[in-house]
Amino acid sequence: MASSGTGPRRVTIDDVAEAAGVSRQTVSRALNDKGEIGASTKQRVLDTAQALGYRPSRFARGLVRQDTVSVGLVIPDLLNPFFTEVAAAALEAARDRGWHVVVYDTGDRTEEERGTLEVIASQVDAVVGYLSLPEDEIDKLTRGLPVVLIDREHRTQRFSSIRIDGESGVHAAIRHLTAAGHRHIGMLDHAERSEPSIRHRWFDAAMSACGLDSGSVAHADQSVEGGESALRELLGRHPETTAVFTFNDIIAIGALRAARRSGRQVPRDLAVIGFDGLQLGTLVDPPLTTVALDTRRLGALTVEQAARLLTGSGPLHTDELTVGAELRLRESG
Amino acid sequence: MASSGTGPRRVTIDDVAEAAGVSRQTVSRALNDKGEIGASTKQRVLDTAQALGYRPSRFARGLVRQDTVSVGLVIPDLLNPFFTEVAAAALEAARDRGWHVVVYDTGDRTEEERGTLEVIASQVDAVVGYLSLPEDEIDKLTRGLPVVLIDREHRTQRFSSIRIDGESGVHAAIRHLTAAGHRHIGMLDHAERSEPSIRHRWFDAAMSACGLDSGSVAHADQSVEGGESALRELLGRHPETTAVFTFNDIIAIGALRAARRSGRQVPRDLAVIGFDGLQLGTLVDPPLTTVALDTRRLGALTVEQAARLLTGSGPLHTDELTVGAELRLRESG
DNA sequence: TTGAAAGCGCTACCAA
DNA sequence: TTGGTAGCGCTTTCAA
Repeated sequence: MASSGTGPRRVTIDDVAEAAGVSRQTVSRALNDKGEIGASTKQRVLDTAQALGYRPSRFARGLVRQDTVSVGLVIPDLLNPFFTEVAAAALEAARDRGWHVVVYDTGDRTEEERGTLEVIASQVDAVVGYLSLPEDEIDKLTRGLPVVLIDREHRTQRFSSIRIDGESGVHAAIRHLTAAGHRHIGMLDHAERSEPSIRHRWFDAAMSACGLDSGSVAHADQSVEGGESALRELLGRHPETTAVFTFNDIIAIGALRAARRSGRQVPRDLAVIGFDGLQLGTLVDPPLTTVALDTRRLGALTVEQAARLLTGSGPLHTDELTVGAELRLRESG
Repeated sequence: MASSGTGPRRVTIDDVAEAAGVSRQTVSRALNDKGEIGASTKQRVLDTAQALGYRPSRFARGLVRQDTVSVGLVIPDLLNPFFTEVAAAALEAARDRGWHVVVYDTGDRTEEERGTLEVIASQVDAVVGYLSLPEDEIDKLTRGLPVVLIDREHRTQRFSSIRIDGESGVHAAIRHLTAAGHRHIGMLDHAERSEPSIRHRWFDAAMSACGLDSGSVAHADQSVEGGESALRELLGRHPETTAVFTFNDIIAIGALRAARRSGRQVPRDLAVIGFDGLQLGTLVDPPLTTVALDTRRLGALTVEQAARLLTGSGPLHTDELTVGAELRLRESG
């Protein structure tokens, strides 16, 4: 914790009052543009305040007029384009309510997340974001603070979470591919957990709904390089593949690169469809077709739920806390 | 401004004290893990606190132990990859000091910037970031708050700014291109102001230092599309061009796309070197060679200067507030 | 138009 | 180990 250091003692309202030869209430009036004060007095007060370098204490002020809300936004890595978009969406939603957002980037380190949660508790009115600690630990660290998790199941009563539902979007993607004549559609799933991701389950369901055998799968690290090598592996095992759906856009971008490097043209020789709808997808070549999350809605819902938890006005329920995703056709598939 | 709404009255430390049958100091001790308290008392207090849903007021707490620093980070657009990196760097530097960062995204709108500055003044201890309002207005709105500007000249005494010095990096880039045999090197400058950018001046200086005539120039909007059409224009006017240096990486990525679409291979037919050193540059194909800013240093310096302004301990001077840039060779040039 | 007094909710410093 | 008291710096209410 930094402190105000060895600098001179803080200038208070009383100092200004004394220097201006008035009472502190008069100073307060001058500063807050209340009426009931003579123009010349006001000017004199303002001048001395400036001369003394006076700045009201936000704590003292917040204490008496209890009207500012701050939420802590915890994300693993702001440089990850997905989290950037989530953060931007949350900032936008918060601004609409006049809320302040304190952002914490944990750098994907558990220890940092713990430290952040520890200090956050005394700094904000609610916590939202991506947390990876076990529930009981989060519970302990956030003691009574409203918590809104994004894209994470939970059992603890006190938490809320925003659920991502990509089912219909993925269906649309697969329908789109089959309509274009694709029969051999693979998936680049993520590699983190042992079980298949829920996005993979949506993929399987969509495949069988379209009357196709469940497609071949390769697992990718969540990086461009990961997508690159996963595609190579998949095509090695299943050269007949003409289209891939990926766990997210980053992996898809890697697939795009691998395709180009192997001399395949996208989408002519290989169609690629990602998931997330990152702006980044418009920058690559060809622009990425993707199942796009409604990130702004995600941000809005997150903040909305935090607001309800905060005021105790009936929080939204699970089915209202769901963000959809829809197929965004660009050029890669 | 949101308010605590119609919810029940806030639970205070006195409520807990009364319910637990102890004094409020005892409650305070229990909550803050101070010693000097019986284990059973402590547990009882903690339990009642939990039962009552008690949460300490951060304002009251901040008022008495004056040891938390918050800085407001103002940026025009978090989704712009450059600002994302700046923000991430600032967050990292702030975390090292235990500071809290309140992030405001003005969406590039002057009106929002004004509103932000207005409300920020009472919420943070210092303001850092990219501001576009006229100096006198910033001065008025931030009244006595330390302000650290990034990459913007200023006259106002109260402001500090972090300067970006790409001169030697740009020299290195041009030397690199000439060493590879390039003689006709163009520049895609930005289009915003009438006068040439300072990056353009570095380019010119580097060109003449390498014994080349000053290169041809086209002006680009700061977007991928802008870079795309600017490159087309430049090549239309100067088909002999074999290399381009761009105002920033975004424009360079546009140039990359335009080159590919015109059937030119990079870097064989056209070398492209950007400026900024965005991570994004590693995702495109081929990975972008660029004059990379030391963003982390930028963040660190910004926060360091804010700290010095805050404590009154001698602020850094202009020459110490400069961030360099160096050539980062990847594959595009 | 101005000022005195009473808190906002908490912790620090004593005294018990 | 506990509790009383005195603020932290500000705004609000009420009286002058």
